[in-house]
This record gives sequence, structure tokens and C-alpha cells, in this order.
Amino acid sequence: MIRKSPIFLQILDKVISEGAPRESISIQEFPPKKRLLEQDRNTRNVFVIRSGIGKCFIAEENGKEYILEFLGEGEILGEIEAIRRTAGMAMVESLTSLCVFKIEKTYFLQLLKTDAAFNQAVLELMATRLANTAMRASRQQLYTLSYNLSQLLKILQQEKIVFTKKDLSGYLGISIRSLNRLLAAAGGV
Amino acid sequence: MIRKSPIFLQILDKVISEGAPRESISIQEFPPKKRLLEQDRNTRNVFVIRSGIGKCFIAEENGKEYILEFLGEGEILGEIEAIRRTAGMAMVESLTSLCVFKIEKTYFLQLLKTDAAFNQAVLELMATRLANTAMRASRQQLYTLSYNLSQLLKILQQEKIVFTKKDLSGYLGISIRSLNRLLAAAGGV
DNA sequence: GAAAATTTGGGACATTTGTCCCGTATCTGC
DNA sequence: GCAGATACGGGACAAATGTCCCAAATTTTC
Repeated sequence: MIRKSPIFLQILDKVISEGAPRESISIQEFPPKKRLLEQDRNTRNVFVIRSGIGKCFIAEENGKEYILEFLGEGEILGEIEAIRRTAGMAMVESLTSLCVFKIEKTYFLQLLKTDAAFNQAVLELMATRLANTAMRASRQQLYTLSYNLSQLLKILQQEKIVFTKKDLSGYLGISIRSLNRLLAAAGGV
Repeated sequence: MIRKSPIFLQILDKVISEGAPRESISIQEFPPKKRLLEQDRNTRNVFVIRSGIGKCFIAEENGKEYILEFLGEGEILGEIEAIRRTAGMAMVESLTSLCVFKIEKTYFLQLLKTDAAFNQAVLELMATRLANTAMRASRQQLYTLSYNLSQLLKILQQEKIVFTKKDLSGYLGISIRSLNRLLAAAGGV
């Protein structure tokens, strides 16, 4: 549900202790509901979450939103854009208040080339995201909503997270009205 | 629609001409409808398509299939499993007859570490796939099927590809019955 | 603390989609 | 050529979903 990849925190701590330039990696804080990355806009930085939770979503032209993932400790933001040298493909905003490493895009690319552990960790992170994204797309299409919702609620309960209905429906890709109906039906059972 | 990444063919040609061991990289042919990778099964190899088209899909436990992508020239198969060291997350089978490079998993991982151009190309390929997969999931959830279908048909026409209805419906994540209805409606317009 | 904005909940209706089912056409292997 | 598998097409019904709407509760902002 909320992705984590704490290995990046270890790697970055090491990179910093070994004397990475201050201009290239700095620490930054965001209050809730602030945009860290914007869709269709060029990015200057890659972020790594130290603490807090971020929400990565796509805003479609018809005004709807699809939540790709919730990002926790150690997750990277903006790496796709940096690697492909393209404009932002998604929005990222803080759900809770957020403490992040802010890394210059050029420095990120340099780290990728020069730091084998960092490179390996990015490869693994992207492979994992790809697998998760693909499996989620498949489940979302191929199973009933009530099944997907019940799975989601279980996880939320386990992780003791509370989401707004809007985020819930955005994650499931349905309207709030449908979500309410499903919840009413599930509650009755 | 059909992904391509011809740079891998150049890189592999170079790797081979510089004397890669025969056991590690070989060329193999498949007739249509043969499985190259199986879900939940451990993989021994990574493949790169030299020519032909492959179909990558997830088979869910309820018997349905979701087509992730169609893979053409230069596309890699099995890299996620190799990088994560996990069992297959999807099936891949040949749609047309297929000519591929078969690469030992360990050799693939070694190339990733030692060949900077190869590493960079894999990073870009995964970033692109991630972006595509995410955007497709979003569109699939947030737009009407008739819109998604019309977009898909345009592309198929442009690329002059003919799919079976089953593949079309598998790609859209809907039943064949729904597809037929949509096609009938679209034809009437 | 009051006004504004957001979140929540749900009724009513039309539309979309899946499921089940049956029949025909087409391809494939022997 | 023929049997069996696979692809294709669509009727009928039930279930799921979106859209539009209104109203209460809650949060945010000044």
C-alpha cells in the first residue's frame, strides 16, 4: 500500500558523510498538501523521502485523478523524469508533512553512474514498481471492485492508515458515489 | 502500442562481436504461441527480441487475462525477474514467430554492472515502461471504454496490425461480449 | 467565531458491463 | 476431408457504475 525503500536512506547518509556537495543534496520540509512535482512541468530535482507520506497521482484532462501510489520512507520521486529527461508524468504532493532529501537532477544522474550500490538500488526500485503497477492494473481490470476494495481496506487497517474517501476512490479509480455504495454493502455483511 | 527499443540490438551486437561467451548469449527461434516465460516459475534467462512480436500478459486466478504490452524489436523480457531475483510475474508468449537473443540471467546481471551503455539502456527502458504502464492504468480507469477503444483502433490502423478479438479485449481488460457491443456501436456512427 | 470550502452520504435514473447461452464460421492437425 | 478446437456474433437478463442532484457534517480560512 505505502511503498518503502529504506535502503536509499542508508545510501544517501553514506554519500553525504563522504562529502557530497551541499548544493547537490539538501534537506527540505513540506507541510501537507504541497506539490513537490507537477505533471507536464520540467523538474529540477529528484527527491527521496526521509519521513512522511507522499501521494503520486495522474491528473487526467477530464478532471479526474488516478492515484498511482503512496510513497513512504526511502522512496524516490522524479527519477523517471530524470532518467528519461522528460517533463513530469505525474503529480506528487505531501499527504502528511514531509521531510525529504532534495537532489539535483544532474547529481542524481551522476550518482547513478558512479555509485554501484545506488545504481543497483534504483534498478531494484524501478523493477519493483513496475511489477506492482502492472499487477495492480491487472487486478483492477479483472476483479470486481468489491473484492479490490476489501483487499484495500484490510491493508489500511493493518497499517492503521486513515484515508479520505476521495483518496480511496482515487486509488480505486472509481467515483465517490460508487465507493459509498460499496462500503454500505460491505458494512451490511 | 508495440514497444520497441532497437538500441539493445546494437548494444548486444557489440557485446557479441567483442567476444561474449557462446553459452551466455545465443540466438533462438520460436514459432507462434510458444511460451518464453511463465508466471510464478523461476526463470533462467533474459530474452531480447531481434524480430517478431511477443505478448506479455498476466493470468489471474479467476481465469482472466490482462495483456500488459506487446513487445517488438529490441525489447527485453524477464529483466524484472532477473533484477529482483523473483519468480516470473507475467507470461510472455510469441504472437508471431520470434527470433530472440537468449541471455543467461547471471550474464545479464554482469552486463548490467560492467557495461555502462547497457545499464543506461535498461534504466531508460524500465523508466519508459513504468511511465507507460502507469498512464495506461490511469486512462483505463478514468476514461470510458469507447474512448479507449477508439484510441486503440486508431493505433492499430496506423501500425497496420491485426489482432484477434481476444487479444483486443485482453488488452482493454474487458469481456469479448463488451468489445463486440462497443464495436457495433462505433461502426454505426 | 463566522463564512467559505471541503468532505460525507445517499436518492433516482440512465448507461455500461458481465454472465450465460446458443449458433455459425474458420482454422488446425491428422 | 473431417473432427475438434478456436474465433466470431449477438440475445436476454442481472448487476455494477456513473452522473446529477441535494443536504448535513466537518474542516479550513480569515
